[in-house]
Amino acid sequence: MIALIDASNFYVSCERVFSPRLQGLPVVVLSNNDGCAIARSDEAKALGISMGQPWYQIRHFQQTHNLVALSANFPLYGDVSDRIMTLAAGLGPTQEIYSIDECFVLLDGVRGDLADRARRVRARILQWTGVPCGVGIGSTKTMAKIANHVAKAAHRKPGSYARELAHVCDLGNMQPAERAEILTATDVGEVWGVGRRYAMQLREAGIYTAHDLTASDPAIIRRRWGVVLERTVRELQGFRCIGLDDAPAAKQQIACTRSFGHPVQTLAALTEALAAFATRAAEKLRAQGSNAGQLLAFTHTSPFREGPSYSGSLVIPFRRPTADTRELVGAAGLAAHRIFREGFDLAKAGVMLMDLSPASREQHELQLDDDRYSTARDQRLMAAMDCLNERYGKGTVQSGSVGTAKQGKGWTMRQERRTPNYTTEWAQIPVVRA
DNA sequence: TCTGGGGTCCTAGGACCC
DNA sequence: TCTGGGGTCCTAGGACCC
Repeated sequence: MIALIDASNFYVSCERVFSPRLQGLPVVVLSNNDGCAIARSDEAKALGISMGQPWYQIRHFQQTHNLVALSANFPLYGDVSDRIMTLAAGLGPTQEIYSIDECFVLLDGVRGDLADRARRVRARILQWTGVPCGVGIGSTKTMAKIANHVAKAAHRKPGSYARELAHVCDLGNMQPAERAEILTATDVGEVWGVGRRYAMQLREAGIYTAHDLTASDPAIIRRRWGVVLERTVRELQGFRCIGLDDAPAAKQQIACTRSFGHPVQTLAALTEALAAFATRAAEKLRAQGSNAGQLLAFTHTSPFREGPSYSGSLVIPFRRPTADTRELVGAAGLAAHRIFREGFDLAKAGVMLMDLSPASREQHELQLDDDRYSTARDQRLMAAMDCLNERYGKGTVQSGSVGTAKQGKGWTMRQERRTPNYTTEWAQIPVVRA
């Protein structure tokens, strides 16, 4: 069996731990720039507020229903998440941390009443962190997901499922008829791997519930929807197709992108933003021990607003893969100059690092290189920079960016004169849509 | 005025090669 | 009437996840 432990309304629950006055009130946590709702309390959901709904559409609830809106505090959520994951790991021998608020735990070989065990772990998480969780148990990941949905809905929406299933639902320890009844009561759109698009198409094909999907022919599903949905059907039928991943692979790309609070209209502002994104992306890159072979920078106007629209992006390949903030910031600065266009309200920009490779292999190659000394020195410099920024806060030490030597809150490293690692001749022509 | 920020996987089609 | 048949690599686009 596999268990899925999932924190309820995670960001809101974290906030409530530190502000108990929020209990019982409708609460939302807002995204960057307070743009839209990315977490909702049960009371906020009851108001009809949906995931990702823009703030300006729901702000009137502040007056009419005492809605409380909070700006996201991701360092706090990460901290609470770490503690929950440690406690959840006690449920079984192998854990896969799937996202900031949920993990799978493999229960193969665990003896005794699994639901009972799950209830004790859930109680411990609630007691020690203050965050309520739902636990679902099933024979596959997809079934565990459904069980988790049942556990939460049975609590939140009385009448949807039997009351005993609230908080902890074990679909593995159940008579087939009882399980079928639960799947029949579950909309096909609730199945993991079935999004809005597929749900619509499945309904048109006469498949309305999780039970209908379980009873469908995998071959037919594959022909029409592809191998991914076929796997989902087989998982519903009890065959494990999606393995537990307890040591997630290094990321294949690393992105840092943001919408701007105010439209960006100058090259200096765009350069500064892209330099900041490249700096952050470089930290993530080094944290997973990789080097980047290419940097992509993009910017575009708002797709939601009238007026002239523009979208520009540029890929810059590196001569040799790098994790050096100064080189990445330098490339981002070059890209900023190339993709900037006068006369547009830029709404968003970002940096993506691609073509990632393990740093160890790269270091090995560099040892054969003639600038071995400076390479070792550069790596120590980057390590020192990460260390300072972790201890004293983001942006304490930054790399100077091309064009704008804006002072950070601490010190700014002088950009050295050195041969650029990137090759401008190879840089792809910006993709421009005006 | 005001609409998040990350990721993954699969497929189809074109270029190119032998 | 009727153009060879595979193979690989790359990219764009579409679907999904939290």
